Amino acid sequence: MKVSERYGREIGREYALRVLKENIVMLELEPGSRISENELASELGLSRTPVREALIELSKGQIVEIYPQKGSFVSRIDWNLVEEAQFMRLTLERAVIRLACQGLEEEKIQGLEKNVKLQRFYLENNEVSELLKLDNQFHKELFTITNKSHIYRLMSNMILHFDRLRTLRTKTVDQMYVIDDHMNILDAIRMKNPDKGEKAMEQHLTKHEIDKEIIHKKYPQYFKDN
Amino acid sequence: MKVSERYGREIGREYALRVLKENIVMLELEPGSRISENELASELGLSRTPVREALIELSKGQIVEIYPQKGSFVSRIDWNLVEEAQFMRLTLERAVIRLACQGLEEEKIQGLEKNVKLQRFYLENNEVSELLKLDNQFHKELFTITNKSHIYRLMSNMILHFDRLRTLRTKTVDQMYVIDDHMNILDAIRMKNPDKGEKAMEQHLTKHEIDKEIIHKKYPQYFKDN
DNA sequence: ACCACATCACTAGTATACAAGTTCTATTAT
DNA sequence: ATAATAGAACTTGTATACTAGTGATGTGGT
Repeated sequence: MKVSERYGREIGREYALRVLKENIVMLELEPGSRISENELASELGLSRTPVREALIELSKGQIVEIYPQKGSFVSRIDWNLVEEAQFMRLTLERAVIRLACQGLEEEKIQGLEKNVKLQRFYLENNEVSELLKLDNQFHKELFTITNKSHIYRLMSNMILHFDRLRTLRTKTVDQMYVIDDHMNILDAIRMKNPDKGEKAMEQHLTKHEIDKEIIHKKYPQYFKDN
Repeated sequence: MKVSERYGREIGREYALRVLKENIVMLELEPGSRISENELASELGLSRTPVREALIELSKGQIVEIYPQKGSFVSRIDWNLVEEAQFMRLTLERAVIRLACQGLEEEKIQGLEKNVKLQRFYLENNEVSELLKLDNQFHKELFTITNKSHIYRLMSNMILHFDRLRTLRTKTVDQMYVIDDHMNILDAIRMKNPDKGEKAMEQHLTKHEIDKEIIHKKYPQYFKDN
C-alpha cells in the first residue's frame, strides 16, 4: 500500500480514510484482499482506533466488508453495486446539470472552464492520474455550485465502486474523450439548454459500458461471482 | 431521551445509532442541544467507543455536529439541507418509481399492497407513529424491489433532515392523505404507467411545502438562522 | 467594580488493554 | 495414516486511560 503525507489539520481518522480510499480505487489494495486493522495502524503510524473508524465508514458504502471476529476485506467488484452506483450517479447528475443549465453566475462557469483547461494540460503531458482527479473535481464542482455539495459527498461513497472499475479501464483504454465530453457539458451550460446538458452528461457517464466483458475476463479474481 | 430495548445480534454501535436516530427524528433530542458522549454511554449502558462511532456516522449526514475538544450537538434544522435532502429524494424516487412502473413481479406488488392495507389499519386506530414508519417502509420497499436498496440506505442519512421536519408537522397537520397518495402510486405501478407514477410520487413528496413558515414561527429555536 | 490570570471541569481524539470469537496448526490418540 | 482435539495466533468489539485543547469559574490584584 502507498502511504501519503498527512495534511495540516487532518485528524488521524480522516487521514486513514483518505489513504484507504486512494489505495482501494487505485487497486493498490486488491479486491478481495484482507485488511488488518493492526497492520494498517502501524503502517500509518496510528493506533487501531482511528483506522477502525475509517474502515467502519468505508463499510457503509460496501467497499469494505467487516466480519466481526473474522476479519475485514476489500470487497470484490460487484456488478450489481456498480450498476446501482451508476444509476444513482446518472440520475443525480442529470438533475444537477439541468439545474446548472438554468443559469449560473459567470465566475462559477469560469471555474469550470479553468478545470477543463487544466485537464487539457495534463492530458498533453500524459498524466492520467491527475486527469482523473480533475474529472472528479469537475463533477464535484457542478454539485457545489448548484448547492448540492452534501449530495455529492454522500454519493461519493458509491462512486468508489465506479472509480475502481475506471482504474481497470485506464489500463487498457485511453481517456482522450473525457475533455470533449466536458466541453459539451460546458457548452450546454453557456447556452442554458437543459436538454442538451442532460444528453451530454448521459453520454459522458455511459461511455464505459462497452468493455465490461473484456475487463471481467482479464481480471476474474477481482470480481464477485453471483 | 428514550432508550429502547437492544435487539438480537445488534452490536453496541448499531444499537446506539438506532436509538440516536429515533430520538433525533422524534425531537426527544432537541435541535441545538448538546450530546455528551460520556452521558450517552452510561444511559445506553455502553462505553464511549461504540457511542462515539455512532455519532461519527451521524455527523457524516450533518444531523449531528462534532466540534473537536468542544462538544457534539444535535444540529439545528437547516433549510438548505432540508431542501437538498428533498431534491435528492425527489430525484431518486422519481427515477425509481419509473423503474417500478416498467413491470414488477406480482408478489412484489402485493407486498406493497399489504403495506398500504396496514397503513389504513393504523390510521383508523390513530397510531400516527406506526403510520409514519409504514410510510418509510413503503418507500424503502420500492427501492428494494427495484434493486436499489443501497441507494436507499445512503439516502436515508439525508432523509433524517426531512423526517425531523415531518415530526414537527404531525404535531399540527393530519396525515390522512398519505394513504391516498400511496394508492395512486400503486395504481401507476399496476397500470405500468411511468408518467403517472412520477407525477404521483412528486405530489406525495411535495405536499409539505405549504406549512414551512408556520412551523418556523412556532419553533424558531429549532432552526439555524442563515 | 472590574480586569487578568490561574485553575478546574469538561470536551473529543487517540492509545492501549482486555474480551469474545474464529481459524489454523500441531500434537496426540486411535 | 488419519481423525480429533487442544491451543496458539489471529480477528473485531468494547472498555478504559491518557492527551491536548476549550471554556467557565472563581480568585486575587488593581
